[in-house]
Amino acid sequence: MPELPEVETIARGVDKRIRGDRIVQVWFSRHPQPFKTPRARQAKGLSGRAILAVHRTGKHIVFELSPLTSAPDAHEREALRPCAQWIVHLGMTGRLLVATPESPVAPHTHARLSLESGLELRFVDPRRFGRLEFRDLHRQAAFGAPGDEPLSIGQREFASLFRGRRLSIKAALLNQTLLAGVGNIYADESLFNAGIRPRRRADRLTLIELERLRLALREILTHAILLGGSSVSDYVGADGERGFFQLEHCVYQRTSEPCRRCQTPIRRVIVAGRGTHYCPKCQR
DNA sequence: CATTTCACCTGGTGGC
DNA sequence: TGCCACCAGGTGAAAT
Repeated sequence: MPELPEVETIARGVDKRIRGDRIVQVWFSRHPQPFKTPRARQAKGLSGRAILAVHRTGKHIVFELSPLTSAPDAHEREALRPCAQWIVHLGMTGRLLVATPESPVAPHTHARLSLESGLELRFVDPRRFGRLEFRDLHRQAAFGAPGDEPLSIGQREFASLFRGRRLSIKAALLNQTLLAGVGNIYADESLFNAGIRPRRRADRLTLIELERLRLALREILTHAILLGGSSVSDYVGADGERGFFQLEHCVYQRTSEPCRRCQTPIRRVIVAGRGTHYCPKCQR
């Protein structure tokens, strides 16, 4: 399941390969679910625009797009101000691939963007939990994740996110309107790292515990980005390469295996409706 | 309003 | 070997 490090890895890979390229033709599947913006308006909006940059916000990949009539030269495109955005959320099983047009089209391909360079950007998503959205910045506000970025939030703001919240700390970490980008893997891993049980009420954590959690989150996410994310189930980057952070998981999907710190078997419970892994000895 | 539950999906798994 | 019930989980809507 792509979370912040996986989405960051993919956004960087896509940016590197197609920044400055131009969308010349768009094909979409007939399934309605992935299209947050109606298919026809989305296809019309994308066609003819240059891709100025690709970056991540929370778990979303944002394509900054040029105006429809723009400089023909790739150098001049860099200087253009974005006039539209294409926003991709990968859901559970979504993938963005940069391919050549003749390479076989995977099952469950929902979008194919033909580029001026001859390359093709594809969105593949078997479960169809992913979403594609188009924004015309003359008519709509630029995309902004509602929650704060866990990599840049400071000590005070982090602590204030959880004040007066009676839900579990795990549920709070998964809430994208508080923090943007944390999913099941990194919630479990950061709580282990900070020595906090997932079921603890968010508003009962001490300031010291909250700060341990913020630093654990920052460290784990940064390290995971460095390793190209966690390849569990079928996640791969834009070039089809796997990440390596799954090898460093301490609790996630390690049920009954010995804790890396104290050898106690890792426990699995359901918290906030999600499979949740923790060490009963290291986490209080 | 805050919080919890559920539906949406398909591929992989495990039981028989 | 083959079939099938079951489960994973990000998100948003519905329920509490």
